Amino acid sequence: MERMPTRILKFSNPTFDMEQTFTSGQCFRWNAHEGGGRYIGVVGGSILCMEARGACGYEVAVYGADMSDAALRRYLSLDVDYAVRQAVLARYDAFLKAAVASSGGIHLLRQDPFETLIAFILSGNNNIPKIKMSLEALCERFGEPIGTLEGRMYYAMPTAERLYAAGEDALSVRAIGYRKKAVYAACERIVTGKIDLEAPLSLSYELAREWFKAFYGVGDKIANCIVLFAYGKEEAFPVDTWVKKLLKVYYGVEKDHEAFIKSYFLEYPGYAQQLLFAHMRSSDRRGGSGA
DNA sequence: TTTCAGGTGGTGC
DNA sequence: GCACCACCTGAA
Repeated sequence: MERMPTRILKFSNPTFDMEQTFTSGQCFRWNAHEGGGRYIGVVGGSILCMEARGACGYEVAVYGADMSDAALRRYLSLDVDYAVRQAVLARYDAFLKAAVASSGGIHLLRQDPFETLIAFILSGNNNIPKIKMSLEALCERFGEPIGTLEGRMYYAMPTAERLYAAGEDALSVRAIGYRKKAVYAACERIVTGKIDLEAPLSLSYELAREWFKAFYGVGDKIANCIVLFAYGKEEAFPVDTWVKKLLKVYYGVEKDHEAFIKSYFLEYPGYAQQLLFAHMRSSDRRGGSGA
């Protein structure tokens, strides 16, 4: 049975690239279909099916729960001026200039806080296919079914209450391993401690980052990812093994990463990090020198 | 078979 | 403070 979409949304945006954005590592519930010409993802209670239309236009079919045009624009940061960010960062140095050219189609998403918290707890000492595996398994087992699309059932992200009620042992989904403990601890803390995940919205970047580090299994790197990808705190510049590598190769920085970042990336640090990260990974795949 | 992967928390100094 | 190191597990 082929279902009718709840709504069709269209937008045109010269700085948004679907593939670059959904493969940038900030989200884990979008997947390529038909050789990358189409992406299907779950956002909240909706299944979104996105396809390019013309030069810089996209059409989004919404299934399941409705999604307003405003909600989609917020999720994709369509009203953020990335052209200005690109122009500013391209003037910094040759690496950022190249990164803007190769990966400038990335938009920072504004994702659900709880889903982002759990996804990045799963990301520790892990790789993207396995993160997606575990997250998807949690959704299939504990999330609300949204509907079937092209023969596949899609599930919403379960709530903290649901995961907490299931108990830690029940969270033993595929590839989760020892991260189960931290996932459960986060749910327990949120439910029993009545932790409000909206609270960091009104905190500064530094305070929001520390707020998340109070969760077991959330250190500096994961806290930075959460505040950047779910709260739009653009001062965040997550440092992982890839970023350490690029700071060394591009900038000759091997220690005191945080101090260098704070003194050098004065404008749009979060976006700069995403561009450099994507650029290094794409040069790496091409077997290039990285520059 | 071994090594590694978007790290973190615990331990020892 | 700071340098190690164990930790689940799937893929190469």
